[in-house]
Amino acid sequence: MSAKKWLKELRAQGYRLTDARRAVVETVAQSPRALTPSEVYDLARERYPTLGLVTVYRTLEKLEELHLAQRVHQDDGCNAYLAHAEGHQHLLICEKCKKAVYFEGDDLDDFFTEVGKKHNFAVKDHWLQLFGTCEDCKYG
Amino acid sequence: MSAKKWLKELRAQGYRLTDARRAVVETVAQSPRALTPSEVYDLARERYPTLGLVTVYRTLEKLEELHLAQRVHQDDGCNAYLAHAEGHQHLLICEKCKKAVYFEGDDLDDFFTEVGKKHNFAVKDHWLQLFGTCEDCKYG
DNA sequence: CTCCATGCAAAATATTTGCAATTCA
DNA sequence: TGAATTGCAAATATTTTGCATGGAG
Repeated sequence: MSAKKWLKELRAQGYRLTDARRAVVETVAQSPRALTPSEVYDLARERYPTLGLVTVYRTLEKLEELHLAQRVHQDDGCNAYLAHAEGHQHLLICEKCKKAVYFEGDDLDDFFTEVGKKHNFAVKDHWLQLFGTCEDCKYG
Repeated sequence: MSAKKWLKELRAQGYRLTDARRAVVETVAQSPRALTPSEVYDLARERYPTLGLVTVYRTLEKLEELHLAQRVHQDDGCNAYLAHAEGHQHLLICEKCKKAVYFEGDDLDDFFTEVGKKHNFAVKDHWLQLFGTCEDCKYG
């Protein structure tokens, strides 16, 4: 139930809990895949029909600020938001159903630092995503 | 001089060589960092002042199709184009001057396949970028 | 009751398309 | 010459901002 945790966190940061925010938060928290603002709008309106698209944008912005959600970049677009994982994790995304799964990659840090050294770069951050087909989409 | 190679490749694919295309191609081929359509427009107009922004969009689209250039996704935007490297390489980008450098990462493929197996994914592709500070930007 | 938050409308951006004029091969 | 290309203008699409109303605390 990360939705409740998110709402608590929003409250802790001094933000008010409104039906509009609850609808957006629950929609993103429960989705197995990254959603665009427009998709969040459509889904969240099933919970709260008078929701405005502007509020979706503003709420997603706050969720990103608080590191509860993160933007996911894919070939088909860079505006989708996904629930964030604990710690520094990386994404594995199904190209068919878009389902996203996190995985650990601690082992990689040393390698990245080493690559940086070779090119006289001080590596501070990295960005890694794997794409493939998940079990459910293997056939069909 | 990849600009000449690119122009030859465009010609080989049946596209005509025009001053507008030459200006765009040379601009992107010579840039040490990824450029947005709007940046390409500004820079390429120094070579060919009557160039239109639409032509920039259309030419970049073709360069991407032919795998001569690739889109680069960064936190501050996802519409920048960079000369593509030979084979499958990854990017190391300076957060200050945005300079981009390619590096090999063949060693990673097995690791990625392994990660996929753990989650019942058939990994087909990956996407990796490192961010840091380059030698020139280390101070200041 | 006091602000914060909302959602509409409008503005600002970014990208794509229709089309007549131009130009490469 | 004939078809591909260009660049303008206009159409779309996306995201942000101004503001009066409404609702959380």
